[in-house]
Amino acid sequence: MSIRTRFAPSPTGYLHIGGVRTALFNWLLRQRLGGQFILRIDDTDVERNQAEALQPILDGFRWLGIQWDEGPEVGGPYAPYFQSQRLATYKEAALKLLATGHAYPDYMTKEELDADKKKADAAKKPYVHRGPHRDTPADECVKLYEANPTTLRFKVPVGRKVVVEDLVRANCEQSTDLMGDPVILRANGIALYNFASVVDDAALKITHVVRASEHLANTYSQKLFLEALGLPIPKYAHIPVVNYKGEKMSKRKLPPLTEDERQKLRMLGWTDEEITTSGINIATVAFYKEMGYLPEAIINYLGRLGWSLDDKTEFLRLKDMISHFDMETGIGRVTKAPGEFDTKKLFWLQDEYMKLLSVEEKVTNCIPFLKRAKLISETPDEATLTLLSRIVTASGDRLKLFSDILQYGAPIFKAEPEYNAKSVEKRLKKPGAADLLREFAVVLAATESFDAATLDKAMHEFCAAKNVKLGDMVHPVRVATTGVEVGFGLFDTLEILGKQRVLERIEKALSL
RNA sequence: GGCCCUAUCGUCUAGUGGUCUAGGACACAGCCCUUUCAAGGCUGCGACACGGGUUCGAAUCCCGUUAGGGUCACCA
Repeated sequence: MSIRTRFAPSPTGYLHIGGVRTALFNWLLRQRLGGQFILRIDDTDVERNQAEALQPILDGFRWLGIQWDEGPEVGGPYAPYFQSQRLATYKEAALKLLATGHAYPDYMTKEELDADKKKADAAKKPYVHRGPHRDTPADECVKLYEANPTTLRFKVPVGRKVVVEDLVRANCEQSTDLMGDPVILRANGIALYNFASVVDDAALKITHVVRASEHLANTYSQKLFLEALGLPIPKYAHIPVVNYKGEKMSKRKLPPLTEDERQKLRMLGWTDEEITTSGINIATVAFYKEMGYLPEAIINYLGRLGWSLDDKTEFLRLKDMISHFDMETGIGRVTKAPGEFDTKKLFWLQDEYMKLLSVEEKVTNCIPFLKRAKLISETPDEATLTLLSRIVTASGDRLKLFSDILQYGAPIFKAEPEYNAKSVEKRLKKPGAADLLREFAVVLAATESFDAATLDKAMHEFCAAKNVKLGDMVHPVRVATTGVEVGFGLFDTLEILGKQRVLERIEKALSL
């Protein structure tokens, strides 16, 4: 069996995380069953589209490893894949419906429409639009339209039920008496999404339309279009929307970035203005890329949101998902209710995937972040890379996002530590702390081999001799050498810093 | 508001009439380990929305109620 699925984003300037999930299910089905996954750009609303708004979407998919068989930049046998370049096709289809009596010109003005709606509202009746020329014979409609082109509406047949067979939610039906005649062609001759979409699905020979359930209500009229056009009806699968705080996750109503996240973005070279105007947030793929998430973690999380393999599998790589994602165990097991987007669970998966990486892999992924933060040069030398490798090793499981390297690497890559005022107050200004630190510096200066094990032993002995708790030394030394209270193992830190820098920093800290 | 869809722990889910005193995971809480932060180990908390049927038996089937979501554009 060979299938053709598609994802049809609008060029909005960013790739939405919910859209990725929809695309993923389309893509998985195609990978499992064979065929093509098509990327089609729905840009019929010329006023809202900008040319550069597509690139982030393409970049996002590439980063996530979701490749398309046909579409922008790769082309394909049904090109072009931009709806703005296929306008003539839609108009032709609309005119065909006009000629066959399935559509009619509608000269009602917006004001008249609004008035009718208001009247229906007042009467507490549903507004179902039926234009004056609904029953005008087809040939007259054509003449009217040719003489005076205007909006074209589809003539919804009355007294019928439209049944949509859905792969996720079985049969869904709607009475045509509740469906107003939808506009299929604007007065300017450009088709509306709802109409263009089915014309294209047919033209691109799409066999399975997998999309978010917000499109279910559109499907009834779309099925009517296809019937009137004499085109085949694809299989539909309406997957539940992704919710956030109980509502469809959209660019609005999302939490602001945390101060920690903003700080990371600043270190990566973002200005506050860019952070605000870019609209980067947890609904955008760009956010996860900037924070240094692993594509695998995002894919795994999204795949398990609204779908499960069995009663215990949480961990699924792309290849595992593909092997299980057929009609029955794949799309057939997708849940029907909306799913809440859980950033905590995504983060947990991220951690799990991070643990699987070797030090070398982590280093490779951390380098771009350090370069952008100017903590290392564009062409780091061998010594820098070795140092980075030691930092990554010492950081271990603490490195959950690649951007975390900024936090762990800064105290070491920067010439001077940035002393946190609170930490200095708490750990260095404590009575007796300075004296102990001064004495311990002497011990350090005398230490022959400056490695973690030796330093560990030295500090333990020092504490025993002075009759103080280990913590009474660890904290001041950490703050003195790194400026902050949080970091990976202290003795690893000292070893990586080296004797000279450690002593210099302690001296500097004592002068604060 | 009309229409459509949906309804198992806070969240993601398993469950398709008896194997369910409902399983797993995240989150959360406590304890242990520990130089901070992580990680790890152990323990705990916690759900079949409600009401009627059908049935020997219902989380599972039917009906109603309630709640949530989606949609009602010359947006996509």
